[in-house]
Amino acid sequence: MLDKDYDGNKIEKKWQNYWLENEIFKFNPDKEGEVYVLDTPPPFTSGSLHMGHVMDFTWIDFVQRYKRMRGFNVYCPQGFDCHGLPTELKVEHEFKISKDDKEAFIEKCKEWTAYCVDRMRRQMTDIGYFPDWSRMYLTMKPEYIKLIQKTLIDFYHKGYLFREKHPILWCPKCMTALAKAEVGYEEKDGKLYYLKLPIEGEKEHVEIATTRPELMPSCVGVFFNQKDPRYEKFKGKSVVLPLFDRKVPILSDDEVDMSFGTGIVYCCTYGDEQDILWQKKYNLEVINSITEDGKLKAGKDYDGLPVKEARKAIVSELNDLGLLIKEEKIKHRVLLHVERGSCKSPIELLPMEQYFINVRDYKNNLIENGKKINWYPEYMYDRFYDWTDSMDWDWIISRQRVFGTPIPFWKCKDCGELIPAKEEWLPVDPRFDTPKEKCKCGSTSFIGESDVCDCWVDSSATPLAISKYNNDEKFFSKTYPSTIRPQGYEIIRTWLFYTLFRCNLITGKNPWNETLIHGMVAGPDGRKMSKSLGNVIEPDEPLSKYCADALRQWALLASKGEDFPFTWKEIEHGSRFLTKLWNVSRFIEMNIANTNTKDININSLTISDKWILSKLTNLIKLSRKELDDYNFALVLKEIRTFLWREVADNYIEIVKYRLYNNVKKEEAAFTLKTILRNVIGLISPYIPHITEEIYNEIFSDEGVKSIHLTEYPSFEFYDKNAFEKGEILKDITVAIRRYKSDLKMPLNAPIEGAIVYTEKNIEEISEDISKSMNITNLDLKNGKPDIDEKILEVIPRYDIIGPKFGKDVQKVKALLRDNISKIEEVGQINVEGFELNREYIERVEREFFKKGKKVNVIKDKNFIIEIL
RNA sequence: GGGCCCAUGGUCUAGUUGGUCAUGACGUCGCCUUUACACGGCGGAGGUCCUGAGUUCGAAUCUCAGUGGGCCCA
Repeated sequence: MLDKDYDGNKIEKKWQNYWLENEIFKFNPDKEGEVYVLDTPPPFTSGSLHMGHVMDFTWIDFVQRYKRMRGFNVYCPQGFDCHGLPTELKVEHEFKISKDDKEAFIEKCKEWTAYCVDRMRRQMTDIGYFPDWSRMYLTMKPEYIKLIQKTLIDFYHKGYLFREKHPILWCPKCMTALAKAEVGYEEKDGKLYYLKLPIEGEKEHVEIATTRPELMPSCVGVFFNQKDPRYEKFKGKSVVLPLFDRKVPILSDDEVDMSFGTGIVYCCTYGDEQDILWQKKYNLEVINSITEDGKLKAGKDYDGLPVKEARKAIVSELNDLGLLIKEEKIKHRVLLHVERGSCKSPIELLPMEQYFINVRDYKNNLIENGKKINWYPEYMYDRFYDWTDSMDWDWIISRQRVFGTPIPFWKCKDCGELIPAKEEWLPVDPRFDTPKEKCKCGSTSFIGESDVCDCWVDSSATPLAISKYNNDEKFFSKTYPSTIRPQGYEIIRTWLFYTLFRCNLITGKNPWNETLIHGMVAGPDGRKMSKSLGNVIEPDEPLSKYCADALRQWALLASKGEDFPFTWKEIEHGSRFLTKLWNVSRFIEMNIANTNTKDININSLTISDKWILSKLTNLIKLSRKELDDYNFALVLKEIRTFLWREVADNYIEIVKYRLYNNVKKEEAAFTLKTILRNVIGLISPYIPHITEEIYNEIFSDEGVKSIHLTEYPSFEFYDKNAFEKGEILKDITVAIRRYKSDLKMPLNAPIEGAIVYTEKNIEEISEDISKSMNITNLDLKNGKPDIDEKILEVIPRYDIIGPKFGKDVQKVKALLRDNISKIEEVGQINVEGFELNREYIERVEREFFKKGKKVNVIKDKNFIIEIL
């Protein structure tokens, strides 16, 4: 027997251990069934899960369990993204290990990462997420690094990967190159400086406006708009930079915004992306004056000054020379290092030699391939399209960090040749290893590449890694492409984009057939969950206060692609549902004990039995259909409503007298058992622990180890007559309850006598009504009671008369009301050329009188009840 | 400046192809301890479906414009 009280935490631990020990979710490639592969996000090894992860992995776990029950051979491996700046910072600052000792540093990073992986695995288990742990992958493992390096070398040989000096986005604080996806604009208060630049050989000045006067040593051109009549006179002349005493040409270009500042700007190495374009277009010099750690390198007294201080110093000196016209406070957008809660330092554009992968040439190709994927929800493709279409930079993959996938190249010390590793040498670490062959020039001295890969280079190969690309051909052909990529929309431009790009270049095929995108988790206040807003809730809190099955229901109530707030009331409600399910199960278990439910002929069931089973059939059909489109929330609500409102509140109340008094008890028991078995099956992917407990307690005779290995419910029985009569039965009982409530009577208070007037034959449900409503004498009569009625309104079936009568709808409505008694009597009449049919009536609102007084009458569209 | 999403009782939310007392949850008010459950049951109050215009017999739903919010990008 199930325990009297439901204790989520107690049963959940038990079943989690059971699933692990029995390897319930282990993938066997040789098993029958179409393979269903989930390419799941490898979280960064921060050491703890947040609510966003809970959303991620609950959705994934749902799909994983559901598809298995639908007969697929499910492959759901889970990995971890190990290389990241936070780990380096941790090891450097908390463990006090210097980056100079690279070997020791990397060792400690690995050790810390292993610890984090362990903790995160445990937290995933706590929420009931059960991938196939036997196939876990870590991006820091040699086999993963080997795969990454192999693809990079292939890219190099095919010409997709190159090393070049090129303007790049650089974070002076983290001292590393960044990809566009890692930076973003933020609105900041700043100053616009108006400066005078002397014209060569003249007494006149050019007046420019800039937010970055400290870049003056890098100035290589001065620009005005060629349509700007004010400055036509400067054409072909040059300015001489004050302080730095260098001649710079004055040029004109359409891109200059005439309304910004004075309408004249200067072009530096590099103030913004426009400067890069101009430098190329007009073949200007490249003069870098910013160091990698964000200091000035301009000669004179400014060397070594941080950018901000250099700005002050230069402005003050220009002021002394009388060349500062004014300073103006402005709001402008500053490019910052923003990826994953990074340092938020202003980034610099610096010319540097780095590794790139050509993206621009494949952009159209990518857009086309993106279209071939089934996007859930569909509009997420638009986000992908916008990002891809606006891509005008190549992907810079080198990062100046220590703990990462080494870039497998050396440079020959003598001839400068770039030497890629050979496939059979992999994995390599050029920081410690040397090439096993001489350079073409005969040299044996090399400089190993000390940079490592951007972490997206690691994670954009997950569909290849999980399908053992280049490692196990048979396994690969079986598991690539993945069936689905589930993820949040915030990483469409990174993880999704790079994976689609990379896997297509390597395999010529899309990495997945479908992608399922969820929104972001907001705090209880509806705002983005973030530490600075103080609205963060750690998953441990709802887990210990309630349980995993309650928390999972919350995550599965989110709509595809929509942001979703965390709210305690949802967890509370989910928890109450679990209690309800538990108590219903206990009730059923008690009442089917010692009752034969095996040899029941479905025809011997009562109307109410057939009614609830017909409803169950509808629910099963709806669930299968909607879940195939990943509409989790809709189905969860429907199942809850069915069990709670239809089964518990109505059906169980109606059959209690049969169970207690042995009236068609076996049929009732059979029906209850059928309902319970199917409901726990339907809902098991949502709340896997409680359903496993109930399954093993009540249905262990099926001989299957776990409900998650059973088939998704497919029970089918539908009886139209029973369905309609059951609805009337429900309506009558609800109506009588309302009547009792109105008169402030207890629900089980006896009613002396009642007459139900109806056109329908409801003889079969008479006993259900009288017994469940405690009516001593219940009469059924055909027709209408012998009392006066007043028609208040006739509500027509607009869906029928609308298309039929068009503009005459209101006229027909009036005719229906005026002729209602005749229509009810005859069924169909013709008035003023309009056909009036009983079928056109939705309901009639009436009031009843007896000897001029209102009487105790309950009215509904199918019946009238007179209480005696 | 561009793209996408959103706007529904006090709060949050459902509403596939337009069909007329607008779904549910939480809260609130009243009643009920009826042998699964008071972590329960029954019932009530509470809404200009952001604004305006249009299409239509009929609009929360479709179209246009506007207002306000969120995210992404420049």
